[in-house]
Amino acid sequence: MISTKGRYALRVVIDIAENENGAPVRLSDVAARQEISFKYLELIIPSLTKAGIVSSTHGKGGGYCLSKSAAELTVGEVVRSAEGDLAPVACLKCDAVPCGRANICKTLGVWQEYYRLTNEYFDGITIKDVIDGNIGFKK
Amino acid sequence: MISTKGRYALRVVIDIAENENGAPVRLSDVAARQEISFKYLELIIPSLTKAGIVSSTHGKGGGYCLSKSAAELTVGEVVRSAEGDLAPVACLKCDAVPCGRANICKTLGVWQEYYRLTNEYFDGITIKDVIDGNIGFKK
DNA sequence: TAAAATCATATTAACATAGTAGGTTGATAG
DNA sequence: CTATCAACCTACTATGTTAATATGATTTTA
Repeated sequence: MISTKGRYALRVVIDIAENENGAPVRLSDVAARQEISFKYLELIIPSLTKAGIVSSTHGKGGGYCLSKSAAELTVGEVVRSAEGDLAPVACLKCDAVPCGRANICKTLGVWQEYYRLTNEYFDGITIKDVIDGNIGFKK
Repeated sequence: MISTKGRYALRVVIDIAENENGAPVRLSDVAARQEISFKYLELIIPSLTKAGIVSSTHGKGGGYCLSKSAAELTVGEVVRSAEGDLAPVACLKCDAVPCGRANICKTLGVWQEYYRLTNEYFDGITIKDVIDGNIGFKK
């Protein structure tokens, strides 16, 4: 399941996209608008900065801007940066211990294909799509 | 993420499908073949029985049988019976507290569509498909 | 130089996961 | 009828994760 980290990260990015007009967006404003604890967002946003999704400026008048345009940034990039990866099962996580039964496991393919489908889905949606409400339509 | 409960449930069902030849399959044998703690499987299997996926016979010579044929039983049914539901986010779980922001939440549609896609994927695979290795092909 | 903002670290309550353990009930074979 | 076998039920527990909260340090700019 996708935790609040990933869900909040997506809401933060959308909020920044909708509220930056050349000027950086203050995180305290995002927190107020999204009704999320400011202190908790401070703990989530570093993953977005490290992934190069947002850029920050310090000091008075500072805040966060998107590094890419909303049309170029995908939901997949945002959620993965917060969640690490979108692996549906423990054995597919990037830091998983290798499973001794992998070569005989009949179910592995089921999870791998679901993993592929998951990434494909989230990488196929841009932040602009979300803002415009263009979800669930075939391209 | 899908927990061991759902993953083990799927392996149990596949094991029963592969090893029943008219006669019921003992859970202790499933546990040995699958290298899963017998006691833990005893705790997982009631969800499969309650969902009508397997039927049990007591006493000597007893064990578990599939209620449907492997070709009629889907991965979705099995995994959902163990996991409750396959909701990707907390706000879509069947027992979730209603979210006050649902009507203004731009991200809700993203999760709803992913949820739909998830059920569609797992309901599109039968246990026979898994046994035969028919995963990831378009119908 | 003081204010505004990001960045860093530590702590914590609540909950979920992944098991373990022990006993009970029901069916069957000898 | 009784020993055995197998499913069934209930309780417990260690470990880890989640979702925060709290406090303070650092950086930059007006």
